Amino acid sequence: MLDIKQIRENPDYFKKGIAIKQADPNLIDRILKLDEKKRKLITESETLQAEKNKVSKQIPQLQGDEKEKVLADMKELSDKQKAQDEELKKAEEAYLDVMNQLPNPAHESVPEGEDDEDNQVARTVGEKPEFDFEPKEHWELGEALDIIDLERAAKISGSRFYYLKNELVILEMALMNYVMQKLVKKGFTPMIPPYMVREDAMYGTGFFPADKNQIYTVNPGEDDLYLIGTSEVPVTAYYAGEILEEKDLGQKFVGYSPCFRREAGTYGKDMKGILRVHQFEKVEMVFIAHPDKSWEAHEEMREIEEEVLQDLGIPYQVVNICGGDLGGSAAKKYDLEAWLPGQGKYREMTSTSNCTDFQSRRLKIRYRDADGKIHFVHTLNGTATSSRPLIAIMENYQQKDGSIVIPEVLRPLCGFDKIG
RNA sequence: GGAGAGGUGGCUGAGUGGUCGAAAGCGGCACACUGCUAAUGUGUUGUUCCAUGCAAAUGGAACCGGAGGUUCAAAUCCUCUCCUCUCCGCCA
Repeated sequence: MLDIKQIRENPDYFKKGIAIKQADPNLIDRILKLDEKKRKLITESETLQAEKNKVSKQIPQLQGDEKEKVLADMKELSDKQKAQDEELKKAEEAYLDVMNQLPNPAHESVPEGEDDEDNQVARTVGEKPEFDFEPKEHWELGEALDIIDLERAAKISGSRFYYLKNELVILEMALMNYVMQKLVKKGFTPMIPPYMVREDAMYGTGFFPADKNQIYTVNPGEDDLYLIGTSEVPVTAYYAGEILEEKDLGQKFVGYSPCFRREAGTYGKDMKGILRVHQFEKVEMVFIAHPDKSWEAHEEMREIEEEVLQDLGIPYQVVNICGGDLGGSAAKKYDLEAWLPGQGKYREMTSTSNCTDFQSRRLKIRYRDADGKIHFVHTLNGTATSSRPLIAIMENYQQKDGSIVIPEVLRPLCGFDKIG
């Protein structure tokens, strides 16, 4: 949700900002027109209401014919207002419909571009491992070591599901635990949030209506809950509808949850292995930031993500996501892509977005400043780790004999230093 | 799953159709006073939207969980819905 007042004052800024996101800049003109119409109708309706309220106050004192006459007049006014309010309601719906289509304008440092082809590699960190053998892809390693079973998962649940087995289960838990501990030491508040949420939370974080087809619905028509695709949703929505004190800003949360994604429309893409799946685990960071500090907070979050990959000894590159690949909520996003020797490509492991006040407007998360004025907070989110880095570990730490060495930092938590 | 009770301002809690944005208390803020770090007194204290204004501000509308409805008029009546609590049942 954008601020209509700011759009009124500075339409060109918004046109430019959403154009970078590949959205139609004419939407700005349309919203301004709808806004004007809506305001005109509001004024008319409220003038009528004010008149009614005035007369209403006198009614208890009136009697007899005089009262009858006034009541009849009022009835007429009410009918007139009802007709007018119909129109107002329609205008409001049309307004909201366009408003919901407007994405958060991109930050000026976001590269222009249409899709992931145009993303910019900011820098590359770490040495790619050298092998004196042909490195395998993670599913080959996983099946051979009996730590991933895709066939039986397909039998039980369909494609894009998996069984993790044996040491890989322990390794995943160790990874999650390692990262969680690290963030708690950095002052994050750990959370295990609800894995199912209401529509409001999905709308508020910007997943609805834009990405509705990516979300699983639980018992439609009965429970109408939605399985979270990321704990960003329940953790960011934590303070929905609340007004915080300025001193409460700067809070850092780290949520742990499984994530559920339909992956509709991705048939044929990454069909093998566990890179793109319907269900995975994730440790997610969420910042509730002061508007003046969200950009430095965004860099901080990126640094933490880098630190995690560095701890694990995984070579990666930092990617500045271009406008067209940004999604509705984010004003800017970095992806961290790990080098996967088996695939011979960098692939997305983690990601961090500054959503500025786009989500907080929808969720109504505000704060009161020293002067008692109320403002919207900024929200940011970022992956601390997920199941994906397991793939990077497997492929980067594979040995000639098909075994996998465990990154040093995870050994104490695993209780073994090698798989196979 | 069955049976009840309830959702009111930052909090506690009154209020069953018009003078209720809403008593009272607590808290917060401001001022006053007191030789002490707190007590007392007085005042003040919500949010959203619209209009005018550079602004301070002024005027108007809305908000008593949410959405509809009845009515000239709704915190108060009706319907639906969400949430919380208690008891029973079931259960990791």
